[in-house]
Amino acid sequence: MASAIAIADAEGIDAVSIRRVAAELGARAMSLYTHIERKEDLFDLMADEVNAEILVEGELPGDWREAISAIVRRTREVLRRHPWLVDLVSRRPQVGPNGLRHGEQSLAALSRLRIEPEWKWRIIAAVDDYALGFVIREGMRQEGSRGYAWTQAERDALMRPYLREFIDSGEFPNLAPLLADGAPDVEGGDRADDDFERGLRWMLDGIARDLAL
Amino acid sequence: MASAIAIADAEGIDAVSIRRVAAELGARAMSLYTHIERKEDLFDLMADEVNAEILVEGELPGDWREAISAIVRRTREVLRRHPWLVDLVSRRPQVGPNGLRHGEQSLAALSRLRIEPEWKWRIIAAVDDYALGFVIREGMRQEGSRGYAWTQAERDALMRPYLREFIDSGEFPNLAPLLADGAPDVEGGDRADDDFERGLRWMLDGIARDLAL
DNA sequence: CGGAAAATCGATACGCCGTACGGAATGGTG
DNA sequence: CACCATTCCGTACGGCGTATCGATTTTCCG
Repeated sequence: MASAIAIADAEGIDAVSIRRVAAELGARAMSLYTHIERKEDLFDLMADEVNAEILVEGELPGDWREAISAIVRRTREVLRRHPWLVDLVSRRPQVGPNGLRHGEQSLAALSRLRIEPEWKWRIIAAVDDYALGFVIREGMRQEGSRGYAWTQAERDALMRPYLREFIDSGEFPNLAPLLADGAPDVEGGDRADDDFERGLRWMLDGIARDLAL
Repeated sequence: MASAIAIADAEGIDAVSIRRVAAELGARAMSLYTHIERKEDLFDLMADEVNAEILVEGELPGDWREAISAIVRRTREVLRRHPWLVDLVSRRPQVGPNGLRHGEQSLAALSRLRIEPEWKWRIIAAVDDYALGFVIREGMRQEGSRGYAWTQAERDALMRPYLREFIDSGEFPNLAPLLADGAPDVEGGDRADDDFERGLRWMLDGIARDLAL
């Protein structure tokens, strides 16, 4: 199903249609249904294949914070490489083999900690929540709507007069200064890295303090 | 466009089609294109209408942590009431009037803090990232795939033999104990409340420590 | 190797979808 | 009343997921 992934990488998940994938393979549409039962199954296969990329190779760092940071950074990288994955991740739990392996690896990152397994899971959930939210909002920022390929400048030009109206209305005393010089929504690439690391550190700090780790 | 929202609430965002909404209104499909230009515009209108519900009425708590907690809790409530909103939120920035008002209110929650506006925005972004991720994973847990209405028990029954196979494989020493007694993915309703509050507290603690607030 | 059984393929068709287009109706303004 | 802009409506095009079914290929066993 590499063809399906290639299509999604290039044109987004909506471009992945049964007919399209079949054409890419030189087959007819209905032939795909010998391998899958519903289109959703195709998506599941795609997701699990890419979930394999999330697995961190080699030894995990011994320090638990470094270990889950490594995993979560890798998750972000993969989600940037395959932005359509967030559409699938947000639709259903990832319980394919590689999804489970990812869960296992996340737990392994905390294996040294002497706390109950439930708590390990809660830590992972909180960090994953943050990371998922960040990556979603990051992706949405950099491409606007997936599929509509406006450049940053074009969208900026369209948006500015619209935003100006609101700024001038005086209804947004706190927001206006931030909107004035380039929307804060659109920050450069390395800024995003800093933001990601900072939020992650905040979350981990809060966890460490609370659980005295 | 209340009809469109009603459809989405009841059957998910995919059930919202131009023809369907038109029928609900006793009109023909093409008549809708008098008011909107593309289907996306309809989604934008729906999103902004619901974004209004996110706004916290009355005075915000004076304490900044309480204030943004109140906003974020309300966000979660609304996203539970209108689960389809996450599909729209994750596709494009919310810059409608009510989306902006929400941003303004979030900043207002931090107005007492004597830090630079950029830092306020970073705090809000981190908290929103966490909240968005949590709500997405929460919604995905409780309904599986939106549209496919399996009961919890049915999905459980289907899943168990599949998971058992992996548990017995021995490849998942850390994960297996958690999967054994009811997947940790599926926690009850009040548990979810606790989880949400705990993660939020962790994030806010980390922020407060780092910025000495 | 021969033939039965199972898996795969192919074409066609149904009912959806978003929306381009062009004509008909409508309502407000001179 | 005539004019014109806005709104409405029917039709049509190309694309979608997939049910059905006959034809073909592949696999397996005696």
